[in-house]
Amino acid sequence: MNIGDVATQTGLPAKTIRYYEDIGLVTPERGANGYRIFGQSDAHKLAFLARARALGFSIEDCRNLLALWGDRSRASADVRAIAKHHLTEIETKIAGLAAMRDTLAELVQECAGDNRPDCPILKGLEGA
Amino acid sequence: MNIGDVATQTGLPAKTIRYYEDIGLVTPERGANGYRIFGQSDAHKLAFLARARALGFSIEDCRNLLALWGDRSRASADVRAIAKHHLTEIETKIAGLAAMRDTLAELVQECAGDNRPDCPILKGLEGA
DNA sequence: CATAGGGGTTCCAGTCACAGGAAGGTCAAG
DNA sequence: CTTGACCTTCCTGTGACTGGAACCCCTATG
Repeated sequence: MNIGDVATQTGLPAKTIRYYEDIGLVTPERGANGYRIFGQSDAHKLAFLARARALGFSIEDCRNLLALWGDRSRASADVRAIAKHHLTEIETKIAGLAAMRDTLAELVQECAGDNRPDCPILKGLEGA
Repeated sequence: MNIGDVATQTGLPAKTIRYYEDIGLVTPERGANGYRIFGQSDAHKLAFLARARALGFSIEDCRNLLALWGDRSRASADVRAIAKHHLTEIETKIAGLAAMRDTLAELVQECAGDNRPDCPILKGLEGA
C-alpha cells in the first residue's frame, strides 16, 4: 500500500502519517522508487494511533500505548494507569472550560448587544 | 512602575508582559536606563488582558476587545458578538471533551487493571 | 570602594502536533 | 509523449507563551 491508500483507510492525512514515521511511531518499508510501502501491520498501527489521538491521548501516550499493545507480557494495569491519568486531565480541562462558559454565558446574557456603548461584558473584564 | 510591579499587580509573568508589548497589545514608555515604565493605564490594560485570557479569549479577540474597550463610540453588539462566538467555541470544545471522557471512562471501568495482559482499553483502540 | 544580589534588557530556541507550500521525481492512462 | 495524479524531501508557520544565555543596572552592605 502507498501512503494515500493508508491515509484513506485510516482517515489520517498523508502529512500526519509521514510525521508519525518521522517521530518513529511507524516504520514502513521503502520501494525501489523511494515510496513508502505500508503493510497490514502498519495500517493497523496507524488505525490504532488515529483512535488513540481521537480520544485525546498525547503522542507520548500513544507511543507507550502502542508499545503495550505490542507487548504480550504487558500488565493491563499499565494501560489503565495511562488512560486514567488522561481521563483526569480531560476532566480538569472540562471543569476549566465549564467555568469559563458559565462566566461568559452570564456576561453575554446581561449584555444588550445594541448600538450603545454600555457593555457588561467589558465591565466584567475591566473590574474583577 | 517597573515590569516586576505590574507583573505582581496583574498576576501575569513578566515574560508574558514583554510578549504582549512585542505583539503590540501594550506600549509602555522607556526610562533612560532602558527599563519599561508602566503607567496606570498600562496596568489596567494588562489586568483587562489577564481576565480576558483567563476566560479563554484568543490574543486576537483580546486585541479587538481592547480596541472596543477604548472606543467610546463602540456598539455593545460588537463586544457581544465576539463573546458569543467564543462561547460557542467553548461549548463545542466541552462537547468534544465530554465525548472523549465518556468513552474513556467506560473503557477504564471495563479494564481490570491487574497484571494480566487482557485489556479492554487496547481492544477498544484496536477495533472500532 | 568593591561586591553581591536582585532587578532589568535582548535574542534565540523549544513547546505540540501537525499544515502549507515549494521543488522535484514517478507512474499509469490516453 | 504528455498530462495529471501521486509520491518525495525540506523549510516555514502555527498560538501563546516558557526557558535560558549573556549582558546591563541599581541598591545595600562590608
